Amino acid sequence: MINIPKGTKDVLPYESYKWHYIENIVREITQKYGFLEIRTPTFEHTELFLRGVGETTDIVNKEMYTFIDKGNRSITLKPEGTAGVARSFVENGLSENPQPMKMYYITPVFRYERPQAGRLREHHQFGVELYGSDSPYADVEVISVAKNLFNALGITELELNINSIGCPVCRAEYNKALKEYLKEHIDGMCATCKERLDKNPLRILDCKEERCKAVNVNAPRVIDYLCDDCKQHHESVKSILTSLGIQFKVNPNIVRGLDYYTKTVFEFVSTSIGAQGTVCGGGRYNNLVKEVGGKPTPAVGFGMGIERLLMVLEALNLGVGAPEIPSVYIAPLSSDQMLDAYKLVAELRSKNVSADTDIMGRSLKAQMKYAGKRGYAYVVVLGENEINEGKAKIKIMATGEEVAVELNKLAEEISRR
RNA sequence: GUGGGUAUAGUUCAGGUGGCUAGAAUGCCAGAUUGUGGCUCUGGAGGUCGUGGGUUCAAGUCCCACUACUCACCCCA
Repeated sequence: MINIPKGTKDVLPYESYKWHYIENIVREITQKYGFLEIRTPTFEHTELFLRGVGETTDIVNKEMYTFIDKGNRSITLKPEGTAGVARSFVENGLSENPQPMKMYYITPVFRYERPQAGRLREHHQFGVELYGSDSPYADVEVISVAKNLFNALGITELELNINSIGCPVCRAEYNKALKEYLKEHIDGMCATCKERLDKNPLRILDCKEERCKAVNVNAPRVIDYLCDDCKQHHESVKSILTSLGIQFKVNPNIVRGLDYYTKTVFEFVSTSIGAQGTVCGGGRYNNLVKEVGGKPTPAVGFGMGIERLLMVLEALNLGVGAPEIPSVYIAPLSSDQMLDAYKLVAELRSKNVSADTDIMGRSLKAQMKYAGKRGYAYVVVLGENEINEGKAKIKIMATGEEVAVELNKLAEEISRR
């Protein structure tokens, strides 16, 4: 037997409705906010992610699905959603559309990692991108989409953490201070942190090792080194959120693992789905568009893991919609009525009534069992008498009661109920 | 890349100290005097016991290796 590749998942026929439930709510909310869907390819030139995501990041260093295609091009399956959107924005001159550009996507993303609870090699992200505004209101707009989505799904337990990692100017200043501090304490820290000291000291703050945590407690914090512009931006974001009643916690240790972030970074975290609790992560990335070859354009956005979102819904026992079942089942009494039943079903379908019939050649009893198990709301038995008289009975499965109906009015009768 | 746990029907699991054709529940299919589901009853299909070695008269059961799954680290959605 050939089995499924490691870290991937099938969405099976009896659970796909849960995905539809989430996707429908996503489209409802983005529509309300005026975001338009953008669809970019599943793979891009590797170069895009090297430039966009950053060469020192773990994602680029060890987690990308990269291969050489038959034309000798280096191709990579997208490890996140933002870089492709930035590429498309530049390539299609979207900066010449009315600004801001508000876009969203739902896409598979691929990372070569060891799978565990809440972590797959292929997972799906819903993401939002807002291009063209450097205002703190844009940050809030984006956070608000996520917040609203959670509300619509009935999720209230997620904690919003926010931080600011500054712009290149103040970050350089801060990096210097941080490095100096860390150099004095590096001997007591773990091996990976020692390596990170030169390449990306910011990441050290995120280390989970006890001895490193101990050092980090007293480390200089980015927030204290923000330049006036970044500081003001951060303060504004916080005060607007507060005014809107969106609760948050400032967490000086959140440092996103992608290099393109500037100023605001945030995440929504769950405590009920295991170690991988980040359901939504995002922030501002004012340098990304320039980095991939466009003119400098401020941008904010987030990515949200749909599988993790489903895990939260399940853990909290929240509704996830219902299986989609046709409403009426036409049961031919014997194989003599199969064609008539099939014609009737065709007519119902053409009149926008979802209908089904026997294609197994089964006994009436077996058909009734099947209809009961699948959950059809109505069953109509079609025998010789019904066909000759043009009349039948609609059996209401939930109660067992039967109501008479003329066959040529069946569609109207079903849609009326 | 590093650690821990687990591997027996489609699914969830039983199978002390090795011993006759490997079980249950559930699901699936069929039937219970031939025009009606959900309850009940009967029957049926379905397993190279993860794979490969080894010990033994005999291995699902003991030993070794491999693989897969899983949780955690790392990192992230």
